[in-house]
Amino acid sequence: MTKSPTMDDAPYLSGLNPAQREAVETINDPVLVLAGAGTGKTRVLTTRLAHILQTGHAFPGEILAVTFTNKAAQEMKERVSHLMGGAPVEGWWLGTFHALATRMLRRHAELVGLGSNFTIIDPDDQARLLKQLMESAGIDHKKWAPRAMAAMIDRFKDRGRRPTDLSADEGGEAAGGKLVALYAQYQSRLKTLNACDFGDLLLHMITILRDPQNADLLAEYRRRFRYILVDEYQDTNVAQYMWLRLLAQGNGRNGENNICCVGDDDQSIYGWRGAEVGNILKFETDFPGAKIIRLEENYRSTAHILSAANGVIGHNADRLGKNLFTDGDQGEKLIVRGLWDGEAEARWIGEEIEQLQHRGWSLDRIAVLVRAGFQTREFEERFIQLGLAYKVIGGPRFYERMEIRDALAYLRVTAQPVDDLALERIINLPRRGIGDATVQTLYAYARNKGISLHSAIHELCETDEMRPKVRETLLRLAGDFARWRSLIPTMKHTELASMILDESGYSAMWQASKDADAPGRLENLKELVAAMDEFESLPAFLEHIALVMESRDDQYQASISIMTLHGAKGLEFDAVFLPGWEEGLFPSQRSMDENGLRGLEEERRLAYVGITRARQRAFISFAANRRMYGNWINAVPSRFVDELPKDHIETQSDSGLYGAGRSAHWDSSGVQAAQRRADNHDRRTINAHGETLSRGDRVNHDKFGDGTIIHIDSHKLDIAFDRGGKKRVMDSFVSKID
DNA sequence: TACACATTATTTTTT
DNA sequence: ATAATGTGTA
Repeated sequence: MTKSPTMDDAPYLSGLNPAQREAVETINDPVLVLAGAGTGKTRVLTTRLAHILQTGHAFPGEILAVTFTNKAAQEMKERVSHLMGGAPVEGWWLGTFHALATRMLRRHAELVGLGSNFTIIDPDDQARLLKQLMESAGIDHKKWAPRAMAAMIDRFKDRGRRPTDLSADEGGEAAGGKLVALYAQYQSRLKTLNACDFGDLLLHMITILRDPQNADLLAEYRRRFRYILVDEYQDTNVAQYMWLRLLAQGNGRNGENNICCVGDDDQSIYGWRGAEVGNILKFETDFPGAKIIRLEENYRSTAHILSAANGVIGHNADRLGKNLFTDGDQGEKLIVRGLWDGEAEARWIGEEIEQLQHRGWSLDRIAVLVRAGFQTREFEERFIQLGLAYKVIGGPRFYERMEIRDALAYLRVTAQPVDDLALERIINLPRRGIGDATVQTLYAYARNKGISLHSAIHELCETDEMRPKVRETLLRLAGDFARWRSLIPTMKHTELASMILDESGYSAMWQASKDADAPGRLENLKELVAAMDEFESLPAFLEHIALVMESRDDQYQASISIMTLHGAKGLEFDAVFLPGWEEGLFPSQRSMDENGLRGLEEERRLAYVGITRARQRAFISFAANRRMYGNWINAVPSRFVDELPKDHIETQSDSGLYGAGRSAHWDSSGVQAAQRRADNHDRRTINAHGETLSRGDRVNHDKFGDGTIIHIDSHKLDIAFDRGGKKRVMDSFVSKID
């Protein structure tokens, strides 16, 4: 029999290795793909989708594809379209757990007592709401930080547990032993506000789909989604698992469970957020007859990098175990270097990057991956000095800026009058004479009657409860919002937004401000309005920003990426710098304190993720001294440094800083030598006018007048000015007095 | 009510 | 060290 021009020859299948091919072609029944770092996971995922569509097993509308981040969803969309010949694939449900759950929940919100136009509140609102509730319940919010309470409630939600599923003592000591009660109040308050937090999006959907009364609904979804695909399965939490499980029971045409989960237990790094590695470890039990396919051939990294990564992760006990291998080159050994302090570390990394650059490497190929966000600062400062272009990924985001959040609050109240949290934010912004006292009165009334702030304003303004002036202001504000709201159907939403910002006086507030960053904020407000243009309506825009907290990054320039290890998951670079490998920082003390061995193993997986991001070069460094909370601490090299297999690393040390591990201790004379060098380094600087400046020199500054240099820190000078005290200035702004 | 000053925690990681 | 909070005074 001659082969028909079928799938065997389909171009998209060529070039897959046997394991990959099996993962693509096994489309019915549960499949777990254990995909090690760099083994072509995304390729398998997208090819599998294309395969299901091309072979006519399903229409796009019958596919549910879940990703962990919005970026991954976007990438999958593009790549599948590409495989399908370039035409965009329409009609499938592709997105993050939260985005997909939101989409479902909007259809059935009334089943959990919400309106389909519910608001999605962010962690900031969440904490403020909890703080209010704690105040009225007499819980000390200084002892029990609202944010910490929010985190505990989130953990309940991650496990699919509602207040009614908990016994009162399950909150432990938290919130004075009242955590579960607080959780219950919080949920009821959210319902009044017609709002959900992130966790609710899934939790409510589980509640709905589990309810026997909605059995037909569940059956409909099962019929609808014939194929379910899940990326980053190792990072799913119990609630997400339950949602998937509900949808995947007998969803196939012949009643089979068609779910394909892709993940890597060695890259599970979100345990602190409720992710359950257990989900991936017990997949076989949960989905009987599941096929497990391992992808172990790595196409990304050199053999040295791979061996180093394997060596580190090999110290973890709790893993399914994989054996990554490569056909590729040995490449160069990893560089491991100890330095005097964080600044020296940043200096060294800057030099290495410049060298790579001289060898023709584009900065795009290079990343600095840190453990925690605050570590980025040192590198930013250094890169600015060197004139190296960089971008901090995942740093403070556009939609988190104060002025943007204020503006959004106006838009939210306009779209949704019962959005108390938004209203509270701007009720006296710009200042209109409604102070804390008034807000408290309103809240007390609202809570007592179980109504929204918005309704409370209307009711209280009927009475003489408030002073005439306040009453007038409140009524005018409420009137403004009513008017803006009435314009939603007819006016273009971008125009409406500008109008609201103008008429509310919010723009004027910044125009009048003498604050140095006021012009920047006005710029951002304009950008916000411009960004709205891409959306159909005000609600569509508000939903987008609730779920996608990032703004599109325009302005492409080759630049170094600086980001956290978590942010780097799923990415790869030719050269990767991994600074700050010190005990307490990485592995993080907190992680070990709170979760013991489990925490440590998660940290180690983070190290594994970091190393495996590198294609060609990896540079690991640690400092002997680091500034923490404003004072200096002596740092010990991370245990992970010791765990790097010696054959695959090249240990470099500043003279005097011996060894790459605790086994080879810092020798004290060397430390002193380094101290002397550091002192020398910081003893003088040459400013832009070519003057050599030393400690003790008398200098003049245009703005601050005359003073004496008391400390030199690279090009930054600490100067005691004769008038105005101690200031830190750049050396180019002073001149020497002879 | 608003601002100046003092005190305090904060540094994981994010949909 | 810094930012965000809370306290006291105008």
